[in-house]
Amino acid sequence: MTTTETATARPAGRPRSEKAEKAIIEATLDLIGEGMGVSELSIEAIASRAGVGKTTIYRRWSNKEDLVADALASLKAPVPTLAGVSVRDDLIALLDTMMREAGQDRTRCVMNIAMSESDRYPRLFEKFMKQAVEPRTAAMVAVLERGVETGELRADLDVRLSLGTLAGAMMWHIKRAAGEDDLADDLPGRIVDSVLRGLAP
Amino acid sequence: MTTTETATARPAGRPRSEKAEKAIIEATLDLIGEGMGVSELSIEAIASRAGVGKTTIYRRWSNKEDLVADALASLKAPVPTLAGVSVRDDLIALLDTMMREAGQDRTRCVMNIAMSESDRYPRLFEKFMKQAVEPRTAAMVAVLERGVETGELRADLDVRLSLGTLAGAMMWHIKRAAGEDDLADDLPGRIVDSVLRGLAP
DNA sequence: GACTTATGAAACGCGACCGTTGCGTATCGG
DNA sequence: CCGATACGCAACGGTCGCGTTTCATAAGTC
Repeated sequence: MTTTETATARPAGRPRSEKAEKAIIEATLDLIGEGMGVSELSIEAIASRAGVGKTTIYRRWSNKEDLVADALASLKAPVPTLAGVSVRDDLIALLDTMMREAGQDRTRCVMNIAMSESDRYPRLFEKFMKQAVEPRTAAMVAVLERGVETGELRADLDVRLSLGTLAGAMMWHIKRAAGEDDLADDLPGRIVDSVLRGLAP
Repeated sequence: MTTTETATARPAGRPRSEKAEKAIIEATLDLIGEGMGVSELSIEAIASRAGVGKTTIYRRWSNKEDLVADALASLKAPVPTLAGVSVRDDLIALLDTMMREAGQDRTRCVMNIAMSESDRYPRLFEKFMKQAVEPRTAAMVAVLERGVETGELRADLDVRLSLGTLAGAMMWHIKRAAGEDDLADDLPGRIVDSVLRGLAP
C-alpha cells in the first residue's frame, strides 16, 4: 500500500537474476548428464559449475530434491511426434523417438535416475512420469486405439498391455546396448513388425 | 618349506573368519536392499551393520566396488526354472519368475543399481549381467529356439528381438507398478499370449 | 541519494566417512 | 607356551559437503 503497485506487486529491491536461475538449473542438468546420482549432486558443485554463490541457490530452493525436481521439469518434452497415416508407421516413429532420445546423455541419465531412485525420491519420480512418460504413453495409446477403430489392430486389443510390450521391448534393447551404440536404425521397425505379427504361425 | 605343508599351504596364524565374511556380504546386500545406491554405501555402515570392525573389511577388499561385486556374485541365481512341455508355458514360467523375483527388495534394488549405475561401475554391471541376466536369457533363448524347431513359433523368428520383447514387456510392467503391488498374477500369461498372437488381425 | 533486496565470495562450525593405526583379545600351528 | 595372524573397538588426521553468516557490491524503487 505504501507505493504504486504493479499488477504483481513488485517486492522492491533488486530483483532476482533470471540468468542465475537458468545457470543453476543448467548446471544441475549438466552434472546429472555426467552420470551423477541425486545423492552425489552437491549444492557446492552445482554452484561452482553455475558460477554462482551458494546463497543464490539456497534462496530459491530449500532442499536438493526441490531443485532437481525443477530441473527435470525444465526438460522440454519436445512433443513426441506428429502422427501420420498408418498405425505401423506411427508406432515406429514413437519408438524411434525413444531410441534417439535415449542416445542423449542428459535424457538417458535422467531416465536412469527416475527409474532407479523412485523409492527414495518419489516426488522426482512422479514429476518425471508426468513430464516425460505420460505424454508419450498417451500418444501411443491414442495410436493404438485408433488402430482398433480402423481395424488395423484386433478388436479385443488390451491397450495397456500392448503399450507395455512395445515400449518395454524398445527400452530393453536400449539398455542392452548400453555403452556401445550398436542400436540399428531399423530396430524400431523390426520391433513393431514383430509385435504386430506375433511370434506364432 | 619350514613346516609340514597341507595341500593349500596354510599361512599360519589365526585363520580369517568365514562367519565375518558372510556377515559383511549379508550386511552389504541388506543395505542395498534398503535402497542405498553404491555411492551411498559406506564402509562404516556396512561394518556396523555386520557387527564387524572396519579392519576386517579392509583386510579383504581394497575398495567398495570389489566388495559390492562380490556381494552381487553371492546372490545365488536360483536356476530360472525347469522347463516343461509347451513353449507357451515355459515362457510364462520364465516371466513369472522375473515378476516374483522383482517383488523381492534385494533383487529389485540390485537390478536398479545394475541398470542405472552401469556407466560408473562397469565391473558391477558386467558381473550382474553374467550372474543374473545371462542365465535367464540363455534359458529363454533355448525355449524360443526349441519353439522354432517344433513349429510352435514361426520359422523366421528373430530370437534376440523376441527375447527383448518378452523380457522388456515384463520389465515395463514391473517398473510401472513400482510401489503398488498391483501386478496381477496372470500378467505373464497375458503378455505371452499377446506377444505370440500379435496385435494385428 | 536513500532504501531495499540480490549477488558472488569467503569463512564459519558441524557431522559423515575416509583409510590407517594401536590396543587388548582370540585362535590357529608348532 | 610361543609366534603369528585375525578379531572388534576406538581413536587418529583428513576431506567433503552441509547450511549459515558476513561482507562489499550491484541493481532495482521512491
